[in-house]
Amino acid sequence: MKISQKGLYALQAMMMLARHHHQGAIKIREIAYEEDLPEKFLELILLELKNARMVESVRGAKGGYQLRRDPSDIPLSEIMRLIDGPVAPFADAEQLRVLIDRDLPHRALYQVFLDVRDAAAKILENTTLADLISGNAPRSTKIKRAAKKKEKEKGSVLSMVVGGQKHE
Amino acid sequence: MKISQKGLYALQAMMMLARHHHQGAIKIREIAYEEDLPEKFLELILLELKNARMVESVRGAKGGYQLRRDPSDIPLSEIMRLIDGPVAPFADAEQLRVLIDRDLPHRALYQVFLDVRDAAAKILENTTLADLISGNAPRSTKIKRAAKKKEKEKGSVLSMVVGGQKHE
DNA sequence: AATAAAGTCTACTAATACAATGGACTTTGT
DNA sequence: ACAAAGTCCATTGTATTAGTAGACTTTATT
Repeated sequence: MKISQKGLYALQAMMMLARHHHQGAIKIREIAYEEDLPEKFLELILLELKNARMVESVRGAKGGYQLRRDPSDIPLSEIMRLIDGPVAPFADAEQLRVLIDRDLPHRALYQVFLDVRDAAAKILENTTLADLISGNAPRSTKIKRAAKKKEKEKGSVLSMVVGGQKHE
Repeated sequence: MKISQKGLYALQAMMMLARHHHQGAIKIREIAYEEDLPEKFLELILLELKNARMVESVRGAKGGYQLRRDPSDIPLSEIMRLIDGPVAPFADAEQLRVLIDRDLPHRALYQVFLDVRDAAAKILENTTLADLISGNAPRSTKIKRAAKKKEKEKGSVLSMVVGGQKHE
């Protein structure tokens, strides 16, 4: 029940490229070093991102990768969908087909999965690379900033409890 | 990026038991037949559910399984957490630890994952087996569970806001 | 033109998780 | 006693994931 390692790497790589947007082509090696990713594996990921036209490559010496679009035009959902398939946190349509042709309870369960998917998709579609690098929380998470100023670096981020914000 | 088959089976089995609540022990074979699940695999799942005290077994002839609690006290999150681990749709704490000790953008990405997790958890915590078998769509899930409890349970923040969510 | 740096592409492997199965054992109703 | 049913543990097959290897192509620089 987690994102693939590959998907996380892709996000990190894209975030790094966003930071260096308009600074020319960035070498795979530099990305790998700065984000601490396995270089050869990253290579495959960048190829996929290139085929999906999210980045472009410059070959030969002085080559490397760069974004094809502005970071503010690249939602996280797009990256994740590319690498890990449909943003269906708990189930994809295929797996759930056993539910939809049955009785009301099964349909209700199916609907729950759809709701979860929609809730997740909404967040990921509304958060772009630009949101991340600007350090601004995505729009839907404003409320937490109040809590952040109180929080010292020692406060366990892992146990951070999120208030009742609405993602719309 | 999907729920495990096992987790889905567990939900189906629990839903079936919820339907036959207070009808005595239900045989594994009957559950498997009615929900169309592999019988031996289901057996393992029920064992886990039993060890977690969500169901109880009756051994010997006339044996079987039954719920230990009312369906309205069993949120889907509890079943899913048991089978598939933390309800962290896209990443667990372990996997994301590489993000939290870095700069602001990495932390922002981390926060997005937390937001997604919380959004998913909110839905799953507030939907019970009783909701499913009553045919209520998740959209109409009321706060009945929070009201029913003694109200000072932890995680109350997560379980409070569910109504009024618009899913696209 | 030679060289070196860089991306491209295909194939392979190792590790892991998932789904399922088998079989011996225990408990209980009749 | 016997059969039906749950219990428990070991194992297996398969798919996916993560990562590696190496030959090839393209380009800048000299």
